Amino acid sequence: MAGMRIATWNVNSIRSRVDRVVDWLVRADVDVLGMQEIKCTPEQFPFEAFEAAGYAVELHGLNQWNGVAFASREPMTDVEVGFPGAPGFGAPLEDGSLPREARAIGVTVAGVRLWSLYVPNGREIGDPHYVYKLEWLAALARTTSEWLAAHPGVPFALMGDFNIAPRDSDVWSMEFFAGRTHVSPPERDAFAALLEAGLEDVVRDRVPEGLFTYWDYQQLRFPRNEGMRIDFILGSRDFAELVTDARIERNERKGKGPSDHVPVVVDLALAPEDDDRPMVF
DNA sequence: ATGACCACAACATGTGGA
Repeated sequence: MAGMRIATWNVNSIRSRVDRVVDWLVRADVDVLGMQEIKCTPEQFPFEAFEAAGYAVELHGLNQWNGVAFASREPMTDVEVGFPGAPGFGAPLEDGSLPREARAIGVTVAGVRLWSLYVPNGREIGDPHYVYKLEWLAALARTTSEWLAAHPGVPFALMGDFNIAPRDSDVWSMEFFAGRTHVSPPERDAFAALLEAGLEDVVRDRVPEGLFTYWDYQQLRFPRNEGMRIDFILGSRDFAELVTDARIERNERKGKGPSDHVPVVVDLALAPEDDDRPMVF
C-alpha cells in the first residue's frame, strides 16, 4: 500500500454509537482507527458491524468503564494489552497488586507500531485519580523511551485521549480551567515528557489554532465552541516523516447522538512494496 | 442552525466523565 489513513477517536461507548462510528470509517476512508472508552467487554462488542464494513477488531475491555480498541482494514499483528510498568488503581487484589484498567492496546499495521490510549481522567488536582494519572503517564514515557531505543527505524505513534491540554490555546478559557485538571503544570510536564521521549504532535501544525477535539455535552459547549484539544497523535521521528496530512473531524460532533469527542486523522505515505504498482521513471 | 448532558448498571439512583 502506498498510503495509510489512521485515526483516533474517543467514542464514549461503542454500543451506543456503532452506527455513527462505522458510517464515518467508511465515509472517511479510514484504514486504521484507535478507539477509546468503548465501555464494554469482548462479549459485548459489536463486531458484526465492523466486519460487514471490512474491518477487523482487536480490543481490551474489562467492564463498563474505559476500554480501548483498534479497527483495521489491514492485518494487525503483535497485539499487546497494557504496557510494561503501567500502574493499577483501586482496591488491592489478593496478591497485593492493584487492578489494571483497560486503557492501552498496541498493534502493528503495515510495519507501523500504534497504541490506542485512554489516559486516566484525574478528576481533581490532588485526588488519588490525579496521582494515578501522573504515575500512569510517567510509566508511559519510560516505556516509550525504552521501546524507541530498542526498535530504531520503526514508525511508532501513541494516539488517544490524553486528558491534558498542553497549551493555553488548547482550552476555550484558561480562567475557567484555573485550579482544574487538564491544564495543571504537573500534567503538562507529564505530557512534555512524552515529547522528550522522542515523540511529536503530528497534527498541531496542520490544523487551525483553537480547533478542539472535545466539547462537554452540557451548557451548549459545542455551539459556543467552548471545547478542549485533548486528543492527540504523538509520533516518533520515523512516523512524523511519513505524515502527509492531518485533520480534526469537527463535523462528527454534530447531529443526533454524537460522542463528546471527534476523530483526529493523519495520512501516512508508505513506501510502496514491489507488487502491482507500475514503476514510473 | 452546531442548541440547553450522556452512558452505564439496573429499574432508583449512583458513578464516572471533563
